[in-house]
Amino acid sequence: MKQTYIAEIGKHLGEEVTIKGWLYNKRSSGKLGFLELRDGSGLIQTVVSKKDVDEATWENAEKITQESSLIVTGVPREHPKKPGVYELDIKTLEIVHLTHEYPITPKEHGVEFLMDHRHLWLRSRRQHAILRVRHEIIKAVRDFFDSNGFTLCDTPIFTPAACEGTTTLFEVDYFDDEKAYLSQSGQLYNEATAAAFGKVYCFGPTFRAEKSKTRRHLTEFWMVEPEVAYAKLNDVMELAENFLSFVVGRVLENRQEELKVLERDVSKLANLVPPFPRLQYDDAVKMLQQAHAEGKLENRFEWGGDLGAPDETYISSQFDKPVLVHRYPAAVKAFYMEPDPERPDLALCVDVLAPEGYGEIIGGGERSSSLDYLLKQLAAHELPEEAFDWYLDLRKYGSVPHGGFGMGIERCVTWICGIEHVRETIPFPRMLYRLKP
RNA sequence: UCCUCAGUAGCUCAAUGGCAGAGCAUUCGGCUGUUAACCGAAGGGUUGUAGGUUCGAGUCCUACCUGAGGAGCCA
Repeated sequence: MKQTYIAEIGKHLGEEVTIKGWLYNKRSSGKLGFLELRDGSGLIQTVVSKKDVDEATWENAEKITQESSLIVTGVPREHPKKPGVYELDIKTLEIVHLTHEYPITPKEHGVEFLMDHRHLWLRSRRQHAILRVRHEIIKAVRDFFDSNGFTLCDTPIFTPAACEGTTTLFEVDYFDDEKAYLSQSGQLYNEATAAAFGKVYCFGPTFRAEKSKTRRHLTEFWMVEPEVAYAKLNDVMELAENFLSFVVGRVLENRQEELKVLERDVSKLANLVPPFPRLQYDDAVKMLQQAHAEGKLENRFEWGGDLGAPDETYISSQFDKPVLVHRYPAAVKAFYMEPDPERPDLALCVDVLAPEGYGEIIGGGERSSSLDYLLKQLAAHELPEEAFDWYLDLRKYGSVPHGGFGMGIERCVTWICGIEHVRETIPFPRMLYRLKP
């Protein structure tokens, strides 16, 4: 018989349908059993009554265990006590595979145990909800750029050298004696494709070999990076605002159910319409120093440094929308950042800090279009000029102002879902000291 | 790399230096509207590893291993 998905069950009330899935949980009461089924599209409670089914079905219902796979036929209807909730009366129940001692029980588990069983943990309601929100976000990201004149131009994962030279790279053997590095950003290549296509984005996995061990870090994560020819810093900031607003709006539109499972306070995501608050680095420093004076921050922040995690948390907690912090000291930013013509010690860059203390989810800015300046910067950062010859070509042949940003998908999912840790926002997280499963 | 915390049954956790226990899961029994269902019973242990203190160590000390949270760095 044709399979009906639980998500579509409301269209089949009163008809006999077949559900193919797994047993999520079971409660029984003598001659009456309540089997909670999942099929990937959703969850539904089914009811099996001894007097209404054949002997084989009743025996199967009695012996079936958590996460056994099964096929049931029955008739869906509304729950007697919960309007709008569906339930299904079982007619037949066939066990496809009987599970023994499923490790993840309906009680609490620790992080280590769950991470070791990530391949099974994905079946639980909460993980299901998070990954569906992730899917919605990724779809929204693509739809946003695709419908705004951007061309997808994915950038290589094997790269010959560091994009920025600051962070640690994963090194792999290429052929013969050559070394390759896993990409930590597609940005430099984006600048080349932007000069060919005008508005481009790349979206793929990114690798950082930093020994970071916090709730915000993965060694392998997904990053979307738009790049726009002729864009100035202000254009980049407007793009980031419109982009984030669109993505959050999509999730609110299509994933209310999942946000409810996650107990997300959706009022904090509502009305995230541009413009977002903007804060120049100089003013951010004043805000942090004031907070320190009032005893709200432990360390006094000095002008010149990059914002630390507690600093970002404080700043973002002062606003109910994402906040754009721009014009950091050039010294703490990447070599390719365009200096502010009015204050050459500042870079025309922007970081977007998500609200509620989630911290940096976007980093970007305007790239330098000057060959002379970039040559000086490469020397100052002790980067090998020959590795960047093709990049410097972009400044020799029709150089234009341009800019863009990168957004870490998992950090964005963490924020929108309102959860604690990035490890739950990707099916199989790769972290410091964790490569399995 | 540094700082802090934690390792006891398959899982989550108790146990004043003095008999190693509970809930969930598993097996068996009961229950016709359950919602992490409930009630009764059974099986289940080299207390992370190695050493030390003590009449006696899950508990105290030392080292190591593993994990978690955080810092730095970053999206």
